[in-house]
Amino acid sequence: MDKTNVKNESITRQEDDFAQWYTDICLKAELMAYARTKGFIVYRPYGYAIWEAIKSWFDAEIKKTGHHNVYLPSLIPESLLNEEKEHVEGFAPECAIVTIGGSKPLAEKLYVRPTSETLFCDYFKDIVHSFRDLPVKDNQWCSVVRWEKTTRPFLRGSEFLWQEGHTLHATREEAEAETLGQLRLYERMGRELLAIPFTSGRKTESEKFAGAVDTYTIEALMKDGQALQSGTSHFFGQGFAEHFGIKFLDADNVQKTPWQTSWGASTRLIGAVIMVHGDDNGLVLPPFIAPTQAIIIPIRGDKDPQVAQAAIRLKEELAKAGIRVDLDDSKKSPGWKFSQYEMKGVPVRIEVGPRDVAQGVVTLTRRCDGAKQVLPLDQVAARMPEILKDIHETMYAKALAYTESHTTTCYTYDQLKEVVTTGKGYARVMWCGSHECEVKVKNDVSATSRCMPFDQTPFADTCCICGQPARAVVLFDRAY
RNA sequence: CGAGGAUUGGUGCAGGAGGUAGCACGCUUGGUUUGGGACCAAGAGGUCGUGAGUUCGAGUCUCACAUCCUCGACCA
Repeated sequence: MDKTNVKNESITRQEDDFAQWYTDICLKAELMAYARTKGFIVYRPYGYAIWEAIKSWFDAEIKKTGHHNVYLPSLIPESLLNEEKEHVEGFAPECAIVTIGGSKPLAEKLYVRPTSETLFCDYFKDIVHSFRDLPVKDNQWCSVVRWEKTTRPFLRGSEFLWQEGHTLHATREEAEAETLGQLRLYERMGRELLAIPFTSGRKTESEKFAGAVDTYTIEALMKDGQALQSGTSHFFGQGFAEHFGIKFLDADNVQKTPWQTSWGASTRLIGAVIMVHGDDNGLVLPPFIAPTQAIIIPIRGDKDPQVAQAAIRLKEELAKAGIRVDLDDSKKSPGWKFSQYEMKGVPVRIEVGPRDVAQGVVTLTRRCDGAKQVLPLDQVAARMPEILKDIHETMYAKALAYTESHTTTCYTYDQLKEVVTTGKGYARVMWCGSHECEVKVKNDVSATSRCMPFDQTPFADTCCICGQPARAVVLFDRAY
């Protein structure tokens, strides 16, 4: 069929307008809906289920390493937020503030949390007294509010869901290990769950979190060549702890200030999944976060009892094998269903028709590459885990190849500008370390330093922007 | 916050010389279909983003506001 005749169901092509394609996917794959309050969205069941899958995986992992979940208030008294100057300057401009309680003006303004460092510090100072109280390894699943001027579903919202880990340690070494350990966990989440090869490294001074000593990041490369900061892990040193008066008596009977970290990842990861894997037919979900991993579509099921029974039996077998499976026996035509589940990114489509049943087989089609295979009906459930794993690996390999082919080592400023303005991904350059050069790049081509990768092997002596002696390898790109 | 575009049944659009709203898709019911977005028939569903103004009369003209989209500046 000619898809131009079914305009309502089709989506903008990536090539024509990537931004519009993204918005189409969010709405038409039923991930979200716009809410009444500006900048806020409804996370619809299908979108929220993706978040739940991410949450389950991450939550289980952090518990393996001794972290505990807590919940702190959503409102922060103004005086508390003001205790750390650099921090408040970073966040206050984008805060929502409660000034009335009931019907009476409040004596002190309450800030809706944009992040919870100050709340955690205030809490920590009362519960940490001895080296025996350390480490503290807390995590909070919650939403935060930031009054963003421009919002886009999942990428930047006035409210978003996230986890924020907050830890305290007796030594600098231990805190630094925690910071990097959590960064590695985010990378592993990309590798094992999201099929996204994150590019990780340290943020430059100007891209750091307000109040942090060091900020580490995982960056993902979208299909339009732009980068998306997808998670961060911060080493705070003792700055916050000193401001908030968190102290402990160490084994040597000396009062000391603990070392602190925080790390977070948000529903922005859903945006990363959409833009790393999606195509012109819709969403393409990595199998381990897909709310539905396999969709069974019977052909002529209402006319052929054998087909109907085979479909139901297959669904039961797959469910028993732990596969998230759905059966669509609605009256829609098969063609409509094919398109619909492609739009929603379901990893595996299983067609069960009269021809299949007659031969005791079913036809499987992979969303990620359209590959088809015919399998004996009684082997599907047993082989599905391996099929899903293979799809995951295919998707990861494809995304990795894309990232690698969209990372260009540049030796001149003209090269850098060309790479970031033409959607070729990261420009890998030598840089002098000055803020002025970053500002220049931003003013000239709207690109920012994404990170200083861990591999700092120099490949030139001078800064590709100003020509001064180079001090670091850094990746520049336009970013969401 | 700056520039531009948009707002009419669930969705996408038309109406735009002021006279009381129309199409397609979707939805409901019945029937025929079913291996790439099926077809026929009968139905349900809107007072035109919000608030003012002009007018005998406003979807249509004026003004203000709101929201969404895109691009910039700011941030996960």
